[in-house]
Amino acid sequence: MAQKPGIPKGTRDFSPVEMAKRNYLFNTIKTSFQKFGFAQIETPSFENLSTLMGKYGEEGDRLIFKILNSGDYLKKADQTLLNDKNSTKLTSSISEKALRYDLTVPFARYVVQHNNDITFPFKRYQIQPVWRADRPQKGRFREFFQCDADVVGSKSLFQEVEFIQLYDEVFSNLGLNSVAIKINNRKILAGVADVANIADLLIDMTVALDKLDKIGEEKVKEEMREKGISDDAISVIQPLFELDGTNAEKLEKLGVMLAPSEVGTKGVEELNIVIKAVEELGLRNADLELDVTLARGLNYYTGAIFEVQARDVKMGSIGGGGRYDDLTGIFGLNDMSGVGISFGLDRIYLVLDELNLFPDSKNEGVQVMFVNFGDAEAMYCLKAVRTLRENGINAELYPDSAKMKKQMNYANKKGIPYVVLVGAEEMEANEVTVKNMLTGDQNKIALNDLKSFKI
RNA sequence: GUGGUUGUAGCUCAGUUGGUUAGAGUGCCUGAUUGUGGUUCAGGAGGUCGCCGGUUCGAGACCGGUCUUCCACCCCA
Repeated sequence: MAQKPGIPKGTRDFSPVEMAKRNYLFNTIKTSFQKFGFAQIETPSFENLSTLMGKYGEEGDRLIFKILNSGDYLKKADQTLLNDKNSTKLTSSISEKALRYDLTVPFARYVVQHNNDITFPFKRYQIQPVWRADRPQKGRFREFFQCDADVVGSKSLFQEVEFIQLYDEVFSNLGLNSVAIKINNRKILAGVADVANIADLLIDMTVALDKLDKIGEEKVKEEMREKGISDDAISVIQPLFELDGTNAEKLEKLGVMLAPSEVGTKGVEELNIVIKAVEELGLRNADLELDVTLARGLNYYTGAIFEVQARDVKMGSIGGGGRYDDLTGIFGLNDMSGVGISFGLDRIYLVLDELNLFPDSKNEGVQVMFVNFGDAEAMYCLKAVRTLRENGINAELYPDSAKMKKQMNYANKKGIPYVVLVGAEEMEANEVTVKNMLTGDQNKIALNDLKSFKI
């Protein structure tokens, strides 16, 4: 019995129409990456499990797709762990490879491994699929593409400024004019924890704080209390809930609040430099918003944190990034600061689709189709097809001498704008009949004139 | 990983308290029209009702499991 075909949960096939749109997206982003001086690299789709584990937190470890060892993996497994049925501990015993979870950690691995061949600061971009064993939702897949641009080997805050401009450039070029680039700094969050005397609860505090616009002030405080943050500490944090005004005004208030904290003050300084520079240089469309509740992002961020949100569309973030001072440190290369951003290609696709922002892709498909009346006519047509192709026009001959209606229907469905008809009459006169499928008009053109035929 | 939701023709969806042979629109194929598509008309094909099991004289409908879809958590692009 034939088995019903299907693909795993959270994965997708891409049709020709979808690929045309996806390629448009890829190309727009690539063009901007190159314009900003980034060079492309690729890394394997799977890495050593040890390279990935422990880099994304406990939750991340769980979401990594592990690859079973080849051969009789159970025989080689640790018998004690096997008997205990402890999946977490057993994993390293039966799996030593895993699909990549993002592009940043493989990049860090790449930098350390090719350290001697790289000229720093190293600016690379990478567009490849990543995999997460997550439960799918809208705009959330188990296989999806990330488009990353990162710089390593420079601590300059001008890099942050450039990345904000890069975001603005890409989204403007895509016609997505209503985006918010949210920015925060890990040092500010550390400073807040510092002045509230809860440095050990920094992560719990930021996770709760991050939910502010979703669940509201009271519920955030509730969660903080549950995590063991005292009411005293919460009252110190209180000003964060009331932070409003322009970016500059927010920074001023933060400066006062965090004055007792060295790291907090540094965070305010850094944000000040970046925001001022961006404001002086100006952005085409995007808005830069200081958002102190922005806490997400991976465990390895140490400075700036970015997140991009599309307004007018209900969708998770369409981009994110930040600075990580010590990412290569875990692979043995210290003092190598990096900063980077990521574009969520699949989500941007959904947003553009919803807002109808994809341009018509007329010139990608076949522009001229030749109707096939038989072998003799077909040979005559193939010569004309070659002439048109040399002329830079996408042309094809219908392969079979099927019924006229079928051939015309094919051209119509594929949205081919011109159909050429060649029968005995045209062959005799060294002509072709060109029909405009939109208007229905048709006229005869000399074979020789196809060299200069214009769509 | 937790809780909920969805699945009927290629697609979008009807289908009454469980009752004979499961419908519509659209798309597809054929013809009207043997060198003219998109409009019109006539005809035709297409379904293990997601899958497995159970209850029942009888299940598309009820129950359990499983897969899938979407949603809320968690987390994230």
